[in-house]
Amino acid sequence: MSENPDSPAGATDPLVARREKLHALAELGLDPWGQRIDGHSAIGELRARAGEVRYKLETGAELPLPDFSIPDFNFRQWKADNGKGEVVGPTVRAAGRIRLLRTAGKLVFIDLVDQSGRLQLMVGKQQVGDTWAVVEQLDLGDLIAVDGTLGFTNTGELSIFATKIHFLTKSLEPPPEKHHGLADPELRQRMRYVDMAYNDGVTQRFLARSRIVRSVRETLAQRGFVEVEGPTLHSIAGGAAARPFETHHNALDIDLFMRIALELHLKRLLVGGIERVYELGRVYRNEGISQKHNPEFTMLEAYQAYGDYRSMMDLTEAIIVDAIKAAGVCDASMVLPWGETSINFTPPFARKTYDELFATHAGCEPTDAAAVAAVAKKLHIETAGRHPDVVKNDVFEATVEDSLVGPIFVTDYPASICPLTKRSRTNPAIAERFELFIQGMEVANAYTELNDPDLQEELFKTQLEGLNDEDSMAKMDHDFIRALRHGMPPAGGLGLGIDRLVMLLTNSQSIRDVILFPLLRPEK
RNA sequence: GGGACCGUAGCUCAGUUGGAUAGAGCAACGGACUUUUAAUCCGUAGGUCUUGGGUUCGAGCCCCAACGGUCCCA
Repeated sequence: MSENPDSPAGATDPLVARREKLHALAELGLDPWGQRIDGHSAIGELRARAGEVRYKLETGAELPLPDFSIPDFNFRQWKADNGKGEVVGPTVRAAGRIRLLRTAGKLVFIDLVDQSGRLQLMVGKQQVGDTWAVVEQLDLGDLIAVDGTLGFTNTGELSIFATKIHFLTKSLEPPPEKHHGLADPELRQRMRYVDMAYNDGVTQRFLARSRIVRSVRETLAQRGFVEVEGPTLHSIAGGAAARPFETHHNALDIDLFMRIALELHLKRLLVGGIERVYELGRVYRNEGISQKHNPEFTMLEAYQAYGDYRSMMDLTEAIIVDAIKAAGVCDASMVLPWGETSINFTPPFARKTYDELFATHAGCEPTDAAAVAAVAKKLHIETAGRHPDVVKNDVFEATVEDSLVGPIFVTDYPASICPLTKRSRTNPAIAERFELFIQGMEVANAYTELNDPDLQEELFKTQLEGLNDEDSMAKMDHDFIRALRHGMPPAGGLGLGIDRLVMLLTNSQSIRDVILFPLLRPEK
């Protein structure tokens, strides 16, 4: 774009017009990229000060303002009835982005937004004096600060009656359409800053995510859990059955994997002596993208020495219940909206065993291997050369999971598909494990952790044999086995998908609505 | 991986059975307006119809492919 200062005013190309206003501001002696500004209040706080606004009569008497929420209330009439006077309010300063701008001759109404909300400015040519020259250069999207007094317009709208505008930053790109905002899902993700700045509720959703994450940390801290940071570059991608991203370290000339789970290093820390330990961080899985899957996502894993999976069930419930309160997304009822329906998070959550649910939904007895295989065939699930319990679990996933509207804890899984799980003392075919399902989504997964190094090694081997070639990037982590041989206390362990939790608590049907910058193909 | 649907102005969308110069709203530009609320009113300007082939006298529209996206299934 040329920067010709001689270019004629009045260009109809929005980009050119904005550039021209940039120059016009400079010619007024103003910095179009602004300066530090102090002493401004959050718009949310200013709204809370509406009660300070008074109506001052010419006699000097002050009246409190009427209730503007009354339907069809006529403020003009009220003022006429109460005698000549003026609206007086506290002197305030606000800063934010121009979302809407309405001109009415020598009067301009601006909807200013900041992180805490939206507030109207009323800017009169006579009232702002020299500042009017700045007002004439304003575009939607510009960042400004305003000095003025809080008051109400004739229509009862709380507004700042401006005395001065401080120009802060020029927006050189036009904003999206003002009624619908940015609608294209791809553009919303690619230009998340635009999505947040101009689509209602987006910023609030991510602020809610932040409160949820902080609440999870607080709940864990209250219970004595210590937060640590394990390595994200692993030489063996362990702790879960998932395909890792591969990378390479040049100086050492070794291939490395981005971590697919946090588990194996956290357990080493149990061996080391941290009795309650967790990490809340990013893991990476080189798999497909869907409404419930992003290649990088945020996971909580927590381990409690001397506990078991039942300890983790209580912890999971507490984390979620606290997070709902902290997120500020519902009243005291613990019922959250979810699309056309709602989710009732009132504790305690339901608890059912794997086999109970299997028998109900899969249409055959979980113990009848032949019957399970027959159902698998009908569902086009591969059976040849695969462990019967792996097949059975595929059947479970295909037939049961969608009906788990929940919240529901599914307990007592087949031991063979849970190589890191301690078996039940009373029934060695059963693993002490639960998964928490909500709206068919697997939100949490917990075990009584296996701490017998020899059994662990054996089960690892069995698991590796059960995998097809695609998944066989998994390798035996001998150092982890060695750590177990030094003695890991009996423990409960929990994994909780933070993104999915945030989805459920913010009524977001796609994981991409709760991840600020989901993975996309590069532009062009 | 399979299937369905979508891609038209900066943004949100129309575009009839394949037919003449591809439309509207918002945003932009010029003008009117000191109490607007998606402000309103008058006027102006803005297009490689995703891309590449093909069918046809004629393609935004039909066919094929590619690219990008959305959803469903696995």
